[in-house]
Amino acid sequence: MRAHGEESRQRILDAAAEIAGERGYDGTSIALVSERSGLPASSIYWHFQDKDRLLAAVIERSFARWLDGMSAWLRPRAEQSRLEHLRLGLRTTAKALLDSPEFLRLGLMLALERRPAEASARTRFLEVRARTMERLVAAFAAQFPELDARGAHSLATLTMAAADGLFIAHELDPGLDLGAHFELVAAGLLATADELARRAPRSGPSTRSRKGRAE
Amino acid sequence: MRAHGEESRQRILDAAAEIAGERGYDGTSIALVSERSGLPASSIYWHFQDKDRLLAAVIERSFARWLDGMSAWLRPRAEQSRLEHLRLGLRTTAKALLDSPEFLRLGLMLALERRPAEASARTRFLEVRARTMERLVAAFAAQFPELDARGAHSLATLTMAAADGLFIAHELDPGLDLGAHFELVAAGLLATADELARRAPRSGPSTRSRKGRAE
DNA sequence: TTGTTTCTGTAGTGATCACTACAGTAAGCT
DNA sequence: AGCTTACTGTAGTGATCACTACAGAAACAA
Repeated sequence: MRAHGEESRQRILDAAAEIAGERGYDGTSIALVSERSGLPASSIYWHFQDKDRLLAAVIERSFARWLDGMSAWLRPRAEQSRLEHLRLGLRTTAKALLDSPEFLRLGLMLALERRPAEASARTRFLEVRARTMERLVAAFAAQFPELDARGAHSLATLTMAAADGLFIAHELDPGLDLGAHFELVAAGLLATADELARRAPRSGPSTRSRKGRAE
Repeated sequence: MRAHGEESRQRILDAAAEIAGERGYDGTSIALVSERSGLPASSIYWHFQDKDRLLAAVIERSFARWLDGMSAWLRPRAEQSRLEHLRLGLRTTAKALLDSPEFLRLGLMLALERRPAEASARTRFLEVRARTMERLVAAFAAQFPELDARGAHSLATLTMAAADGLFIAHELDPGLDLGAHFELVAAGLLATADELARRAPRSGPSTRSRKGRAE
């Protein structure tokens, strides 16, 4: 039996993603991946150079799927109100997190680790996360023109933190209504945007005050 | 040299906390703990039954220290306004997280794992987390009497999610101003509390409407 | 002095780790 | 048919894993 190439690769990635999502980087052993994928270790090493790059590939694929789930939001429609757009984005995020939780679960586990020799899987996650952050900042800057760059960045940081935090809460208590809580976050973020605008209004640089480190 | 008992125990815990915070559960090897603490493996096993309970003890001690850092908030003063109390709580949390980050870092790493055989260290973290959550719900219920039980719970969930999320953000970017962002969270939470109160007002049970599962 | 308790140091145990050497097999190409 | 490419299967490698057996050393008690 030949030409199982791509199929085998996917089965290895499936098994690795499943195990890494359960047990983290160190907990993912080649023997386990081999057992759960039904393929010998030699096949794994034929497809991937080493364990590190196998996990980097897992991150890569999970992120692609996650991005796919987010695509609904990435083309904003002009007729939406600011709140509607924000709520849609958070709802989409919630759904994407529910559909493919391995991405963020593994990613956060990698992110929290600080081993001396950086794993390339971790680096890869940090890269895609940074790219997502950039998009988010841009989206906020477009939707809230009254905010300065720092404000947009703060808002994006809070949004991401809320997503991470609620994801964890949902992992620990799967009964948590993720959608409802993301909805609440939307309300909170809008209020926070107001607060930020009040502090450092863009129109009228004269009003820039308190701890407003110019930049 | 004898009677190094307690001191040795602490040194082992120090080393284990440091390593576990860097590398997670599986990444923490007895050999490494032995090396970094300067004590042989036999001493570690004299003080702790096995690796699992060593890490449970690490969680225990880190939590105690963290709680210690939070003690400033746990006795609320009557004369504070609601916003002041909330901001103080979040500020205290930020400080506690900066002072002893190993607790939450290791805790979150353990929490995200879902190995078949539950580690007692993880279980211990989930316990103290649940207890903290209860306190938080009680605090919100007291400070926001207009909220029902579900509302207080939601608010506590959002607060914890924000703390977790901002902690992660700060781990990934130590330059992040944790205090300022917790400040923003306070504003957002107040607005969210208003939103929750508007949805399910307590005074006047007749107004209880939309998805208001009574309880 | 003799014992007892408390810890440490040495030297292992078998299991599992990531990874590899290499022969074997199936398909496509010519 | 013969050659090449693309995998798979077997059987290992040395290193490291959690953990232990056990003797010895340092303090206290009698």
